[in-house]
Amino acid sequence: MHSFKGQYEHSIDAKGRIAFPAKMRKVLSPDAQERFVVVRGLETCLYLYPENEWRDVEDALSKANNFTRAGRIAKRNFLRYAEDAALDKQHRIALPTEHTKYAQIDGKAIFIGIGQYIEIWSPDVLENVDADLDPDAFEAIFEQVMGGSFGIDGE
Amino acid sequence: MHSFKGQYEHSIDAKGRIAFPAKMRKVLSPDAQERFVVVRGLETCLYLYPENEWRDVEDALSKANNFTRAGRIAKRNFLRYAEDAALDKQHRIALPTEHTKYAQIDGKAIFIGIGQYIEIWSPDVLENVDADLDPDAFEAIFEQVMGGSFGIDGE
DNA sequence: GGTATAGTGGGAGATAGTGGGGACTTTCTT
DNA sequence: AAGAAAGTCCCCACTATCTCCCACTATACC
Repeated sequence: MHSFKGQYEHSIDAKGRIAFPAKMRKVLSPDAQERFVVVRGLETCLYLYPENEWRDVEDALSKANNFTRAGRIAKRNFLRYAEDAALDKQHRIALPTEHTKYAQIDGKAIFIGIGQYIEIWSPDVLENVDADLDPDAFEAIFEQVMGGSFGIDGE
Repeated sequence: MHSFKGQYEHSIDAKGRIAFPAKMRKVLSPDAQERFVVVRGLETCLYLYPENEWRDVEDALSKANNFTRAGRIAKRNFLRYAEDAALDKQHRIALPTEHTKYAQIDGKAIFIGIGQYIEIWSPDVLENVDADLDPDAFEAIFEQVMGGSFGIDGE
């Protein structure tokens, strides 16, 4: 139900504020409404977690084993770049400058709904990432997800 | 059950609205009635999923792992071009401009029922696709799809 | 032929996105 | 400690777009 989807490009003003997409706002769970956690993404982008979803992330991280190298790295590099952010009365969100710098966001940014969370990209960076995705691979992914609807999907 | 079929050409007005075919409306599951998700199709067309069908798609997507590259790419490229759309009181659907641009839809559009979902095409584009498909190839594809059973795909 | 339904068009109000001013808080500097 | 600079949050305002509502025509159905 409350699953983010769609792609929306908005501009950032001089104060670092960016309008939060209205369509996504409608999907927000009421108990998290207006409050988020911004994190560095795994690619050159930012993740925006509504507060209620972030709790699940923290739970998952807390189960990570502190005594393995991977566990420590995962925790450290996820949590250290996490910051709170909330919508203002005009439904804009102020992205921390450290984060926009990391994601090379300047002037414009693109919101992409990824189900439980939201990605925020610089249009330029996203374009490059898109260019690397070859159409056949995409088609394969598509069929895998949508497959079965026709009863013909090979495997 | 409620399976879409048939082909209907309707015109789009200046506001991007298009009348939803009445025959298809009768087939809509009541619990999804009036609400859809529009997605970019694999070819130059759009897919229209009734909300109840879309839920299955989201379920499939939610199983993709966010922490693998392939999982993220799948989700991102799938969900980014998905948007909600609902029928208005005149049983029209407002197609997002981004989507109509992608499918080169302008002035007129063709609805094609594909069982669980609906395809929406630009008449010109569809004509070209049809022209590229010669009868032999069509027969071969048909055989590939329906072959084995008796024309009844057991799913 | 008359009625209901389907498809099309347009006006008006509401909403989303954008920009900027001003008050207050925090932090840094001198 | 006091002032300056930066940042935060609120309000107001403008514009483009979207939504809702009403109206008209053509076709299907009885």
